[in-house]
Amino acid sequence: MLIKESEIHETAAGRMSGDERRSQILKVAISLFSQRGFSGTTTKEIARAAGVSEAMVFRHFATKHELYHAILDFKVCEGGLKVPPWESEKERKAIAEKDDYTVFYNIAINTLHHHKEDVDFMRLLFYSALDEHELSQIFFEQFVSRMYDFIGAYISQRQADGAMRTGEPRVFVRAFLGMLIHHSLNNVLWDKNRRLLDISDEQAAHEFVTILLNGVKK
Amino acid sequence: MLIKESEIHETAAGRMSGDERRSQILKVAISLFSQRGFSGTTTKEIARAAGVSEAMVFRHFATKHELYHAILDFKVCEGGLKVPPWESEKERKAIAEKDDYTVFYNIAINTLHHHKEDVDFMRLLFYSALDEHELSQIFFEQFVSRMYDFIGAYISQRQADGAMRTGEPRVFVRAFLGMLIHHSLNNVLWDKNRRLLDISDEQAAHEFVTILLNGVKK
DNA sequence: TGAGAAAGTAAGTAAGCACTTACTTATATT
DNA sequence: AATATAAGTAAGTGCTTACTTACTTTCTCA
Repeated sequence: MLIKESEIHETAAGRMSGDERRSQILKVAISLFSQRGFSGTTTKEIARAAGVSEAMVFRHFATKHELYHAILDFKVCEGGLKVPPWESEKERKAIAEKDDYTVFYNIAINTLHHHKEDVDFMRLLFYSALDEHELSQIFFEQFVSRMYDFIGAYISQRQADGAMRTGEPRVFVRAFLGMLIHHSLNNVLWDKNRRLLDISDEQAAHEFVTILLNGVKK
Repeated sequence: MLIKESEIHETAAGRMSGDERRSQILKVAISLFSQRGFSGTTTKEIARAAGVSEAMVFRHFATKHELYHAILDFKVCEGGLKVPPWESEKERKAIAEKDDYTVFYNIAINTLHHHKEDVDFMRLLFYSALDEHELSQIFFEQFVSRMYDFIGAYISQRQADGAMRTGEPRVFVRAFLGMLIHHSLNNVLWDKNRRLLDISDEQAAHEFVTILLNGVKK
């Protein structure tokens, strides 16, 4: 009985608390914006998908733009709580041991898994980049830029150790992230049924890391 | 006098022949769709940018969708006339001589130049991929897919020669195109002022080819 | 238990959208 | 110079859009 109560609370189509409804509308909006883009999505569709009237959408978010903007806060907050790929226990250990393969493999598999888990967010990020919305800029500054700093610094260190050849570390970072992001982009946008290339994330991570490390070794 | 006549014919804002106006509207539409996407662009804006009334847009293209679709024919036709990167004289020679560096360098520089020259088309292609429009699919099948076949075949050959290590050639192709396309995408979408990485196309091509070839050599 | 607060809606509004109609100009040809 | 044809427009059409208003239902707790 007690269990059922909470079940009803979560799943019922009926009345929700303000906060619940707000975040439900937000999630529905993320999904729709990621499928059709900002201008391709109507507030009517969002309301319908959330199972409420349009007026409820505008009670929680003053304008359509504000709703879009709220995604930023939601996602930045969500992302902020989770451990960045380079701060996991495993990764720290690999770095300390200068185990290049593991350092890069962890980043690769983490990145590919993340893309696979949150295809909606990836699509949203591309839409917002094309639309030149700040969501994209902020993600870039907060996340991508730091990724360059982190991986770049590690490569610098390994160059100083004489373990990697000389060359601008950021070029190597771009090459590496290029392989990873482009692979995910292919899977999400153009080659959904894997006609061109069908490999597991683990295989892909292994292959890309191998190319990178052989490509930059002394 | 005779010269001025043709000048007027080309540059005057006045009356044009049907064909001239049609292709002018098309070009204006490509530019606008690439900036704002399909649903973010209005037919009124297109007409305004072309310097005609909306009715003229609809005389040449029955619907907004038909106008968008016409871009496909225009671009496929335009692209079909130009020599594919792997059929140039230089490239044939490099292939015949099995000069791996030149083979891949030519592809790289060609790809990067192409992206830089036609940023509008690149943006359009990404918009259409997100919108799941056929423009993207057709480009993928006609161009990307053939790129995989061609580069993949060359890699196979070099593996048989014992000049490259074993491994699925298409994985290597993905890694290589990933570096190139992602680099262009960065320059076009996120890092327009080259804060993160500022290198010439020639440098980028050299670096990526070096990583790839060292990455896959025996 | 009843009053106040919060969740909810039906039915708007004005502006904007893709697209049309009915009409006016310009140009090329005889 | 007369005429046919094609280029052009002003002013719509009905529908959709983001957003509002005025109202009803449900929950909470003194």
